[in-house]
Amino acid sequence: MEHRIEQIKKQLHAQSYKLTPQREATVRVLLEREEDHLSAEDVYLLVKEKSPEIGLATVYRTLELLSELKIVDKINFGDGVSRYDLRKEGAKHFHHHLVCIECGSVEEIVNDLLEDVERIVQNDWGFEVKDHRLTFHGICKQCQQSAVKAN
Amino acid sequence: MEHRIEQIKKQLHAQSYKLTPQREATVRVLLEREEDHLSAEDVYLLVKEKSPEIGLATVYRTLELLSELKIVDKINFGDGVSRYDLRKEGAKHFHHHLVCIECGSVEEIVNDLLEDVERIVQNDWGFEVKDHRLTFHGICKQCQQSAVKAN
DNA sequence: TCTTTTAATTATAATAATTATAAAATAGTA
DNA sequence: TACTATTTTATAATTATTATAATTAAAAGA
Ligand SMILES: [Zn+2]
Ligand SMILES: [Zn+2]
Ligand SMILES: [Zn+2]
Ligand SMILES: [Zn+2]
Repeated sequence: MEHRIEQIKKQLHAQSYKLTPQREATVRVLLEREEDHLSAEDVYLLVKEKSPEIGLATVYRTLELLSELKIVDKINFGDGVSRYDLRKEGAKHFHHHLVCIECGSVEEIVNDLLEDVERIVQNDWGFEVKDHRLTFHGICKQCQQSAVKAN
Repeated sequence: MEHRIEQIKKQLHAQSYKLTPQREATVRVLLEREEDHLSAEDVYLLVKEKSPEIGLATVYRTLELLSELKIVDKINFGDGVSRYDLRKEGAKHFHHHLVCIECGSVEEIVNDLLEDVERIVQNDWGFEVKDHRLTFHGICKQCQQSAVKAN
């Protein structure tokens, strides 16, 4: 944890941004809930528990800044809110998501499954890929099992 | 065009929905601008040109309905608005997108590049894939060429 | 250390996108 | 035709996000 905070501090300083207490509190929440996919509001409420004086706009600005620095990825699962997802330590690409249309759960795939596809896009379409967003919608393992039992 | 309207009419009737004049006008706009990625507001303004009496909420409701019936796919490129994309005739999966981070252009890939990946997700993660969203962010061909010239 | 400059935050207001509500209109059906 | 359910309209409300001006905090210079 402290190690990753330090790392992020360096990334900020490299662009001459400061790691203010508010920013640090925000980053800590993201680290503590790394598996989750929090909205700005979610993050705000969690940060507020420890640092009640923080403002919502600051959380928005911090998340925006972290997005620009590629420390977090902004993603939208189609429910009208942007969610902020910490990039895995050392990962050079954004991970993929499995969204269950039954229970709403979100699972992550950290393996890069798109290497071949990106090569094709590069070669056949002449498009220089810098980043990607891949989300599968379907039925998660648990819901499949529940469906079997119900029959 | 008329052929596809008829087809959509049937799809609506199959679920006992009506193809009202407002809905038809909305579908026509989507058909006329099939290559584009229109927001609800965009669609509203275009429909209004021909049917000035239509309301914005009706457009929203129609697009929502068409989404449920999988006639259009709702997508978000991260700019805060939902965009509505007519599914290609006969396509059983949603096509992919190339979004240029320089000029903002959006190119479409109708080939299914995810067959292998979906098989892996199915087998290794036990997730039953029903739909997907795949967007690449990068530099389009035109912007690459402009960059070369500029040097 | 004191002062100046710049960056960041707060509190608040504004904007933009989307959804909800009630009344009126429309369409299908007995 | 009369009845019933669906859909639309006009409008208001809600929700997410961004902008503004005043204040605070941090860094840089004297
Ligand atoms: Zn994730
Ligand atoms: Zn599930
Ligand atoms: Zn471009
Ligand atoms: Zn498209």
